[in-house]
Amino acid sequence: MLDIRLIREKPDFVRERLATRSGDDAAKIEQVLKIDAARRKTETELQGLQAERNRLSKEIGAKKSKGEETKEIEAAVKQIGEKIVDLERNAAKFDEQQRNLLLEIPNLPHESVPLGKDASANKVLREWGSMPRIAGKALDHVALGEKLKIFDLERATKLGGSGFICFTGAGARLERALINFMIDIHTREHGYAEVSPPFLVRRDCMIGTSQLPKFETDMYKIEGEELFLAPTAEVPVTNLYREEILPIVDLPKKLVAYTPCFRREAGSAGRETRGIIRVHQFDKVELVKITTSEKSYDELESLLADAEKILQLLGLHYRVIALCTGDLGFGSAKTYDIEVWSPGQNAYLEVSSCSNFEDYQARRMNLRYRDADKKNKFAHTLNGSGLALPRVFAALIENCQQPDGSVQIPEKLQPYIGASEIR
RNA sequence: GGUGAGGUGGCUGAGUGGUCGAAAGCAGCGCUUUGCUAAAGCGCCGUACCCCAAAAGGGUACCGAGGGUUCGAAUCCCUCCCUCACCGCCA
Repeated sequence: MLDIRLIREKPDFVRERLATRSGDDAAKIEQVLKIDAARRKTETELQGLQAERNRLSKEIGAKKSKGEETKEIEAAVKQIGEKIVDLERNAAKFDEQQRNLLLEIPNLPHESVPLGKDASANKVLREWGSMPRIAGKALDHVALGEKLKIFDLERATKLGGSGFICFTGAGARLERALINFMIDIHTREHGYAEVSPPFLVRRDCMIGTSQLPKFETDMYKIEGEELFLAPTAEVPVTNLYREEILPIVDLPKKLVAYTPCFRREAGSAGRETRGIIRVHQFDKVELVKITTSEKSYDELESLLADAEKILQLLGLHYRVIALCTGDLGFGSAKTYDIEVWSPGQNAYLEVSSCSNFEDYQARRMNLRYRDADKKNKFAHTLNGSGLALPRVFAALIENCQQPDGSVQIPEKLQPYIGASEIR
């Protein structure tokens, strides 16, 4: 959520920044300003009357204690009270309108984000490693999976319908190995603290990290419970500190969590849906940081590096993309994607998205820290996938396939599997 | 699922209709005294919002949330949320 004061004081700047995104959110600024003005006018008037009522009520108390007559004043206060009720209703209405509108306005892109309307303007920042040489025609992960019986897409549909995976045998083991490997690296070498949060969260949490109110149809909801299945660990993990004021010495907070992620993927039928690339439930290891405004962009770089490290250790060729303004997620001020090479698709495949939300989420969550001057400030929140499992799985088996159809396990992963290959 | 207790400032905790934004203690900050440490004394010490060009200052709201009663609610009533304890059931 943007700061209403920023909008009030620098409306042109806010409009200009919003206009660099796709969509016409700049138009909403006018509306917010109008409501804000009306709200403040109403509040001022209301507070004047409340002050009057407080004064008179005290007088009544004083007179009563002296045994004096108070009927007249009481009647006057009653009248004021009626006006107050009206104004309170108006003030509350404006307040709600303002909040709802603010919740629908996306974050401002950071100045370092490349300008552009859509993904075609994204910038490739760097590449790591090189494309693997695969003898013969590279099989894609679906073909490999069938051949090695490491997942079973057909039977999985008996359980949840299309869009669900069932890993089997060595595949299930490989998936679990990847989770453990990632968490171990992030906790032992990158200094993250592991958490294992609930996967179901309340509406407030979904609002806090910007999934709601705009994207309700993308989420799974438990009927009659006001609980949602988390679409990413970002939701439970970031919301852990909702409504708190953290001492600055605790920052940056670095958290890593493994969770399954649940996404309806409504409207994505036919898009990149082959195999295990886009599914309704998938496992992910997520990195979350809570930090200060001064350090958040440095922290974003190191979070990205932490996520990249996993692919480096697995020896997988990848590239880092800086998303342009038009391709940024709703709450993000800046986002890097990591895309790993998929020989089977002959294309790069997104496995991680690392974002700085600045104070956008913190305002929604009322998450603050107390700085050295004892001022409470909104924290900056960051998160990134440290990595999405099915896609890493798919890329890994494609990159490591051998001429005889087996898959060579990267050395670092072998201890987690207890084997050097899957065949 | 049952029964009971309870949610007040950074913490502990008093407060059952009026001068209570809230006693007291602890922690914190400043000053004084003191050879150091320690101790003592005095003062300050919540958040958000509104008015004001700004500062100074003033005002309003907030005692889990929402609603009600009342001239006036931390205090009375209703609903909800949450926490804790014990019992039952259970992975």
